[in-house]
Amino acid sequence: MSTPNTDTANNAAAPAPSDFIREIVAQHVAEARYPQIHTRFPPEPNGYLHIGHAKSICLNFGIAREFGGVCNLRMDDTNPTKEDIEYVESIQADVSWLIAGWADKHLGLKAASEPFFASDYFDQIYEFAIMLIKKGKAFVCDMTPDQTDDYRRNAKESPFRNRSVEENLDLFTRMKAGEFPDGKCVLRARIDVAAPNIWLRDPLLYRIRHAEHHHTGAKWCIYPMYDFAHCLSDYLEGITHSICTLEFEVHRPLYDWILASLDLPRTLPHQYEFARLSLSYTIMSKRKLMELVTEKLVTGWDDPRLPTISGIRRRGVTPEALRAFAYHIGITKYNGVTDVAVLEHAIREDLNARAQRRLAVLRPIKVVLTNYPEGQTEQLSAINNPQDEAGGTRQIPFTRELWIEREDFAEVPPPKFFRLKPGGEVRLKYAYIIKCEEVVKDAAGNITELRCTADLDSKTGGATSARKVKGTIHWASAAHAIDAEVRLYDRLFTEAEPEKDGRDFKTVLNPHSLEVITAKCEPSLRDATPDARYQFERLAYFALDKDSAPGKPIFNRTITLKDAWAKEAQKA
RNA sequence: UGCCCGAUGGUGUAACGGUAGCACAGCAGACUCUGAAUCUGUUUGUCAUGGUUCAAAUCCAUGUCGGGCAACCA
Repeated sequence: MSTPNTDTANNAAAPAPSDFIREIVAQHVAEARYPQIHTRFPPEPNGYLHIGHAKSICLNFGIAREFGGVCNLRMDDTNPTKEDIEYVESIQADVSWLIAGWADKHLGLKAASEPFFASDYFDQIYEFAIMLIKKGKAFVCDMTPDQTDDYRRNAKESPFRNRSVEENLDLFTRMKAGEFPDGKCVLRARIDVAAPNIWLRDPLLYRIRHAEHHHTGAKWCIYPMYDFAHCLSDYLEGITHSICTLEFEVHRPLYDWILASLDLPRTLPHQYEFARLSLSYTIMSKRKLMELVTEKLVTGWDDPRLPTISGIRRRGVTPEALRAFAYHIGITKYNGVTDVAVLEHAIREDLNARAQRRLAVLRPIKVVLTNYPEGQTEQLSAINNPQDEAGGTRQIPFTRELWIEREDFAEVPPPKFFRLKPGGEVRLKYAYIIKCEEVVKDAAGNITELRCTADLDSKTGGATSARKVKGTIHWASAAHAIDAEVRLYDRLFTEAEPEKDGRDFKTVLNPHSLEVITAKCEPSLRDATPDARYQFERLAYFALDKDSAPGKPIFNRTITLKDAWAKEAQKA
């Protein structure tokens, strides 16, 4: 079984998530309001998806999955100047990675592996605009952006508001034909310039943009605004529940007005809003993430320190862990900051169940067992995963000269130090109990080697193997260990709220967010695979990085193990 | 300033007029050939003031605080 039973997001027996939106949907299902529940996930392809999008994906696809519905993946691509095909492709990859084996049966696509595009509806949206004009509900306005702004602020009618239908039709047609330069005029809804809600004060529907579009090419020089395109795209796709974040709450009356004004024959979609995700020690704005990427403060959109889905994936987090996280944080209308510890817990819980245990020494110090025969190699049996009885065992070579972790030895041990110290004993995992007899130093006083003796009967399974020693440490045979590059990642920011009180997030970047070292690993790690997850015992979880080459493994530290000793040591 | 939304332990969330619960974090202990995992115990909470009611976290009013919107972005 590769699916751990701790995966609440994946476990059919686990209680289904419940929140105010799902309650509404359940109510609609109970009263059979719609033939089928239909949601959508509509990212704009102007950047990479991040963990906040993951929350939305889990919500929208989760609802489709739980209520036997469909969730469309739709590119909300109405602004050609900011969007790019690179983002379309990354979004597709991230979504399919996150929902694979979970909700992929509920993914609505235009065609095989083809997502929906709002830009595919430009013809229809244009026709809807014509309809609005004919109903006297839209007009072409020639005011400048500044004027428009001023008039809307002061609830004044545009001087062009009462143009005739014929004139509006003519002007709008010529806008489409490319007769006007960018900014010359716009199409506006004719609603109520004095409405308390700004979005009802004759909002813009179309603007002129002589720009190549990544999906429609040079076909258009006018593009619909979000508010006009989004509700109509939802309608055209038969969406029933259009779920978005809180900042669109004030747009809802406009969403409803447009659909109602068109006298559309089919059932109309409705918009529901929830709070976007904020995570401590993290920034979530696409614009700011892009800043980190373009200024090379990180290595790319998939830098494992970033909260992007691709970064999280590269770091070694599984989709199950991300879904479990989304399940645990819930859905509300309250704008809070989720403790990143909740994410970390979800990751550890998932990895604990699935990771292969391995012995690797990150910061080595040499140990020589003076009473162990030179040239002898023993193969010792080690358990692959104590959480999984079917995980089996492997062999690890043991010899007279070993590497142990520098942190596992203290010449002057602090209180409650259970590890190796002069004259003290410690167990080498799966091997012998050893005793430190001598500390060898170089001229500068640095420790270069520990000379120890082994209790040769204390091997796991041996005569004195039941002897109790307080500490057990990991190790690697010096003659057999393989070198591996290990990338130790830490939080990107030193402050829980990087932008608190308007501070520039780049002033609180963690200078130690990445440390690259060479580790001494047990030889089986030579055969590490990209899909596997590893726990270097007593240290952390790791996954193979895509930069690895045959014979040159590179491991990313996904997350450390909890470390009670680090806390204890800090108290001193 | 106008309009909209929100407020439950440190953090996130549940309780749908009837015993304030869960998770994470914290603390203490047990166990341990991973100071992990697991197990046990435990600290901490309904923004304020009125009102309705036998009974209010829940309904109403006012206030306070927080967030959002006021782009030819989404």
